[in-house]
This record gives sequence, C-alpha cells and structure tokens, in this order.
Amino acid sequence: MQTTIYDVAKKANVGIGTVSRVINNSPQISPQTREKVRKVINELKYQPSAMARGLARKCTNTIACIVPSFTGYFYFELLNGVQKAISKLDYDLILYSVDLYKKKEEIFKRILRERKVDGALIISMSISDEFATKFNQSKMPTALVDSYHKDIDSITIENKQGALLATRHLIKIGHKKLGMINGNLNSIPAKIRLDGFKEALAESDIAPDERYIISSNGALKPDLQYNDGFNKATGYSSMKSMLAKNGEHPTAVFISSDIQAVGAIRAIREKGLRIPEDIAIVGFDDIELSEYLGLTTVRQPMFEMGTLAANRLTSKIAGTNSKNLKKVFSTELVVRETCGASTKN
Amino acid sequence: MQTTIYDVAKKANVGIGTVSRVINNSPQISPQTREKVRKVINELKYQPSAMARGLARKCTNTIACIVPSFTGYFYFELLNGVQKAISKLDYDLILYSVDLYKKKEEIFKRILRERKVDGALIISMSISDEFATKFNQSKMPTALVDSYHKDIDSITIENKQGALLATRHLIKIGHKKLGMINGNLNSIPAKIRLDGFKEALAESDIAPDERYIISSNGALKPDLQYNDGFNKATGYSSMKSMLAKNGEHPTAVFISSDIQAVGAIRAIREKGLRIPEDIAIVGFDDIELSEYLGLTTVRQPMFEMGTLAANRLTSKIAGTNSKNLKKVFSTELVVRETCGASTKN
DNA sequence: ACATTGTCTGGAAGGGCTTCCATAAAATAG
DNA sequence: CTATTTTATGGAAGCCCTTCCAGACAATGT
Repeated sequence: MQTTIYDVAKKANVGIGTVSRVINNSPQISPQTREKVRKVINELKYQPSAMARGLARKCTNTIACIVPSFTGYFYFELLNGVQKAISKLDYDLILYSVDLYKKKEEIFKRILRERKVDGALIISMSISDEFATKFNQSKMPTALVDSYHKDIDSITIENKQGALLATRHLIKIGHKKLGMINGNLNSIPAKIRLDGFKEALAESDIAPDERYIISSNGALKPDLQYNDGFNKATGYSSMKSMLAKNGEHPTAVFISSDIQAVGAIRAIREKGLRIPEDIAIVGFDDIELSEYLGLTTVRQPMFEMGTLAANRLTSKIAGTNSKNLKKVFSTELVVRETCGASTKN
Repeated sequence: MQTTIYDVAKKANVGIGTVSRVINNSPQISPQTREKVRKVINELKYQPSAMARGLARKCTNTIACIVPSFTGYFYFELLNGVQKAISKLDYDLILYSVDLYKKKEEIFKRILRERKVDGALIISMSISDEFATKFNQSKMPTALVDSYHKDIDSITIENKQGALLATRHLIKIGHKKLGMINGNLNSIPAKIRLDGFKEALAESDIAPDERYIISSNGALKPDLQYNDGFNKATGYSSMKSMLAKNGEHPTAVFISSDIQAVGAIRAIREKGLRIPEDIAIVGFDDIELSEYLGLTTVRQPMFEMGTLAANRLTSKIAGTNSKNLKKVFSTELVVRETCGASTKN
C-alpha cells in the first residue's frame, strides 16, 4: 500500500490539510510545523500520487506532443527542444504518434476529453476549424508547430523564402537545368516550397521542366498511413525515376527535406554519377546529420522551434501569455559541399 | 464543466454503476440497457476522465520510457517499436529523458512514487541493485533494454558476437592493421564490443595496436551530461585523431555504432582518403540510415527489441507473464560498401 | 404454487488529493 | 483586560471514477 497523506498527517500529529499545504508550499504555515511535516515526509518517503492530485486540481503537469508517424529525424530534433524546455519546468511529455490519417482526430478527441494532459503540441499536422474551435472552447492550451491555424498559436518557418534561397543559389552558381524533389503536396510546407522553387525559376526566366519536378503523391485517405513523403524512401525513388531517362537529367536538384536528400544521394551514386559535379544538391531542414554528409541545405531552427513551442504552451497553462502567437522563423542557406559552391571539395 | 458519469446516468435514467459497466464492457448488462447508455454517451460526447479512472483503478494505461539524453538515432528506432506496440494496446507513452547522470535516480524515484505510469522501460541505462529491488518491491513492472540486471527483465543483444562478426570479416578480407572506435567504456555494450574486437584479433594472432583503439572516455560524474559516447561528434573526433599521425593509419576500422561511423566517414573524407580503398569501415547497429550510406554494419534488431520490450511490459501489467525474462537477440553482419567486400562498389 | 437460483441494476464507499470553511490560538488595538 | 483582527490549523466536501454489496425481478425447478 502506498503511503498517503493521512499516514503523514497521523505520524506528524497534524491534519491532512496541513500536510497538503506543506507539500504545496503554502505560505500560511508556521516554520516549525513546516519543518516537522517535512521531516516525516522524508522519513516515510512520501510522494503524492499524481492521479489523486490531478483529480483534485484538474491538472496533470503533463503535455501531449502529437507527431505524424513518429518517424523522420525532423520530429526527433524538434522533440528534443521540447523535451529540454519542459523538463526544466517539471512537466512530463506524452508522445502520441499518428500513423493513420483517420487516427488524427481520434487522438484529438481523446486528448480533449480524457484530460490526461494540460496542453497539446501539434506538430506538422493541419487542424480543421472544427477541432481548432474545440480546442479553444475546451480551454486546453494548444500550439501548432510547422503548421498554421488562425485561431491557434502557430510556429512556422518561411518555407517560401527557404525555397527561394536554395533555388536562387543553384541558379547563381550557374545551373539552368533544375529539378525538384518534393514531399507530398497535401502537406502545406511541401506546396509552398514548390511555389518558391518555381518563383525562383521565373525570376531568372527559366521555364520549369515538369519532368524534373517530382512530388511523392498519394491520396489523403483515412485508412492510409499518415505520410507527408518526407522520408528517405521517397527521396530515393524520386531520384531514381528522375534519372531513369538515361543521359537526360537536371544538373541541380532542390530537395524538399534533408532526409529525402539522403535517399536521393544514394540513388545518384548508384547510377554512377558524382555530386556535385554531375548533379548538385540542396536540401532543406539542416538536420544534425547534414553537416556530416556535407549537404548544402536550408536551415530550419528545429530545436528552437521546439523550445519556443514548449515555453509558450507551459506559460499558457500557467495562465500568463494568452494572446494568439504567430511566429515565423526565418530560414538560412547553409552552403556545404553537395552544391559544388563550397571552397572545400 | 466536464460531462461526468452522473450526467450520463441521469440522462439515461440508470445508475452510475450501470454506466460504468457499459464503459468497461462488463458482460452483466442487458443488451437494451447497454444500447440506451451507449446512445446517451454518444449524445453527450462523454469520455471518462483519465485521472479519476486512474485513481479508482490504480492504473493509468501509461508506461514510461526512460532514455539517456533522448539523442541518438538508436533510441529513436527503438522507441518507434515501443510506440507501435503499445498504441495497439491503448497505452500511452511518457518519455523521460535523462540528461545528467544524477538525474537518473531522481527520475526512478519519481516514477516509483508518483505512480503516473503502470510500468517502466529503461533503455540503455544500468540500474543499481538498490533500485532493482525497489522496482520489484513496488510491483511496478519494469524491463531493461540494452542493459542487464539479474532481477529484472532484460533484453539485450549479443554484443560480443557482433564485434567478432565485424572484426573477423575485416580480417577475412585481408586487413591486418585494424583499428577500433568505441563509445564510452563506462557503457557495458562498449566494453563488451571492445572485448570482441580484441578476441577476434587474437584468433588471427594479430596484436592489437593500442594507438588505433580509441574510446570516447569521460568520467561518470553526477553533474556531467549523461553521455555514452555513441554519437557523431565522438566518431568524428576519434577518427580525426586516429588520422593525425600523417601517413600512419589502420586499413580497417571497426566502429562501435553507426552514428559514430557517420562522423568518422566525414573525418576520413576530409583527410582526402577513400572508403573502402584506404580505410574500410564496419559499423554497429544498422540504423535506418546505414542502408543509404552503404555502411557495412552489424545489425541489431532495434525495432523488434522495442516491440518485445513493450509487449512484455504490458503483459506483465496485465498480470500474465510474470517470470523473469532474459532475452538476448543475436546480431547479424550486413555487408554493404564501406568494407570493400561488396560486389557493388 | 412456492422455493431457489440467476441476471440486472442502483448506489454507497473508497481511492488520495486540494480547498474551503470553521475554529482555536495568538497578536494587536483600544 | 476585553474586543478585534490575524494567523495557523483541522477536517469535511468534492474531484470522477470503480467496485462491491444488496435488492429487484425473472427464470427455473419441483
């Protein structure tokens, strides 16, 4: 049997209210009593039950992180930022991984009603107006990361600017035959990055060659895997099909995520082509790995996004900071080897 | 205000006990009543409070995963297996990340007393006899992954065999000057892998060259970052220092983790050396990335380990399966390009 | 027909906490 | 020294469930 607050109260010869007040650092306690109770708490190694507290207080000191599929290093690094930030504040993190499209809203519902968490961080997933309203009405603090809704705190990056940066760079160093490998166009960032790519081409009067613009499509059906296409496999297969028409291929490719670039690089090497001499590559994200791969990429401050999101959420839970936040992080081109413009080889 | 079981009971004209029984699929309910209550539950969009249930039932449908630093792709893939397994069983996962050595036992204590979770999965972290006993006494189901304690379910791999496999392979294809890059020797797997490496050398009467055996050491001080040395940075710096003595270097290196190999490969390339021609590489783990990197490595079934651990834990929570499990997964050499023995180049 | 068994159901008790209200004791004022 | 305020404390009520016990009613047996 657990030691309860009653055991402590009895042994310390005080009432349960007093013990509770000591635990919660209420100021209305005389120093002597406080000391006495503290001592008993230590002797009995008492620690309040999280469940009972949660029930009585209606809060749990836990936040939810909802990520698609929990695959992809992007989420991993983001989560790292979240984790670091909340652990300082003694919050715990429950990880919900959405593997099927239809499960997204199920999880939203559950989170909302079960009240196992005090707040929710929704990562890289769109949210319908209906659920946005529900979250707001239920007073459950919520924040979106890498996604946007007008009524909910949203932390995003300048996707378009990033794509422009990458593409312009490729053009500047002399490329005219440009390709792009993209994630699933159902994903908003993917769509915007494509826009950016095309806009950059237009700026330099280069006509986009649709043969070399490959998105990992797939319908958004409820029973399908939640898949935004940002993974090694799509990178690999997209590049492979781009290179299928022997001899004909772009001289530079903008790839919508670093992790896809890993797959694409593989495909290029298998074909016996060199990077950057035959094909230059620019990725997107700057995951931790990219540095070691020498991948030129567009840096997205994932860790900082995670940190900010977590801090916002917790301060909203605490009651401070209630106005609607829209934060757009800017991106930055990190030039390394794969684009062929670096001083190193 | 939340809708409670009382609201449902009143509206459905039944007692709260009946509602509870419907929620929990008790068989002792007439079909009509069940239907009636179900309907009201849907109308009211009622969902029981996780806290209240937890308090009444003394279980939370949540398990803890305790990982060091939550960095490193190894954990990531393991967690993936865990996540998939438990989500099928409607368990949630709380992630505890241990960043400092001293925090490990604090977290253990908290988990034990707070009772926020029904079971704990401890990953890649040793556990003292004291805490092993505490976990057992407290009846909190626990399992270790990539770690071992005689009194606790432990899921490990054949580290020695893996190291033997890797090293023997390198020797078989003709290498005589072998090096090893290792994690922190305070980590048990690191130590065993080193043993395996040396044993393989001994089998072929090759004297180990200590200049080429580099472990990322560092003391185990309470205030230090929890760091087993299995990361890109140590791989990079270890390889760099191995190559520092110009001209002199081993022709093949066994690297204790794939992620270190990524760093090491980088260092080799920076030095202008080729893989595998100048230096052959074999890694350890077979993280998802390795395939795309063409890294020869020792496969460790991370996903399966995660799945097994999660299933064990949940079945222990459910009361089945109580005997002490010691599962040792065997490892397997995956030959790709970096060792120079593949048919592809 | 009555006794017996079995099936359903209602609701009190209990789980361990917080919080509020009441009260006792101490401090201050007049 | 009494009246008033302040401070410290005890403990009931409430948070929302589950579970157990008791009772109502139906079904079965004789």
